[in-house]
Amino acid sequence: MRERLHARGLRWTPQRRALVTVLSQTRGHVTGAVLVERCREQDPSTIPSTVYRTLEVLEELGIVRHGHGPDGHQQYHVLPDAEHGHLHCRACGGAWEISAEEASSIVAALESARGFTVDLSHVTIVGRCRDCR
Amino acid sequence: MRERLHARGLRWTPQRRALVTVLSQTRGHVTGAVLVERCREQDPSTIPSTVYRTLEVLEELGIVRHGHGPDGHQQYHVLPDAEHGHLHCRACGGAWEISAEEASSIVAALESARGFTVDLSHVTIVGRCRDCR
DNA sequence: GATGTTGCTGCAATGCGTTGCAATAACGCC
DNA sequence: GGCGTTATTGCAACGCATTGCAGCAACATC
Repeated sequence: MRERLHARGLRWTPQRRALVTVLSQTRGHVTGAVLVERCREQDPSTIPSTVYRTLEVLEELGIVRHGHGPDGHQQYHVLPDAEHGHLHCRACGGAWEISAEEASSIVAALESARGFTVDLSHVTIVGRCRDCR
Repeated sequence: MRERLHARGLRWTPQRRALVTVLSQTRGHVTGAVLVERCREQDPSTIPSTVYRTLEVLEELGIVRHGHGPDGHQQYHVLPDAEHGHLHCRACGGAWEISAEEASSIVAALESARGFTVDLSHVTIVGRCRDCR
């Protein structure tokens, strides 16, 4: 991590170390607020803006990805995961992942029709699941 | 409008009338914040929470739909529009609509594979457009 | 180890949106 | 028109996230 930051002229600070530690103990999806809280557990003096700014930096480095949940709030997931989209039931609140394979039809369609490259990990599809219909 | 509300035991208030008026003068997409501001132009005493709560009611009635922009903020659009999804370029900020037809492949795939009904108007796909790649 | 550069942090303020609660006012009914 | 019921409003407080800015501290260099 330190090297990757330095390679870009960025710095390795205690606050960044704390967040990276938290992230390394994290699986799956987390909201920004949860990450802030977990950092606070480690160091109560943690400032939210610092966490969010660090997350931005880490996203540029490709360490994390963020999307938006059905409520529009930030959701981060840590790489390397297989890239995937998100499916969310409006009624029961259930959530599932959409594999790259499963999304390939629309990804390919947008690619060829519009030259548009989809950022799958930023996709959240909302609707109703089988049980809730 | 009044009748549709009454049919559900709901009430037709000046605040709701104001928002409906604003909506009737609106085309395409608007953020929640913009709607609040437009209501304020009509009536400076407008309260945000009232506007958002009214939007919820109108959404239940099927008058508006809301989704989230690439920044996670609310985006409303007024019916009857053809239902459509949204495409957003992360680099240039450009936005396009995805027709139901264009999205049919994934909608149908999720429908048959999982019994999941997609709410297309709530879909925002982020990525990079042809010009920004 | 001291020093200069400049990337980062802390903080305060702002913006969008939601929620709880007491007071208000639509509405149906007489 | 008056009255009771209860859906709505206004308000205040909160939660999540972002931004501007002055001071701090990582880092490279000597």
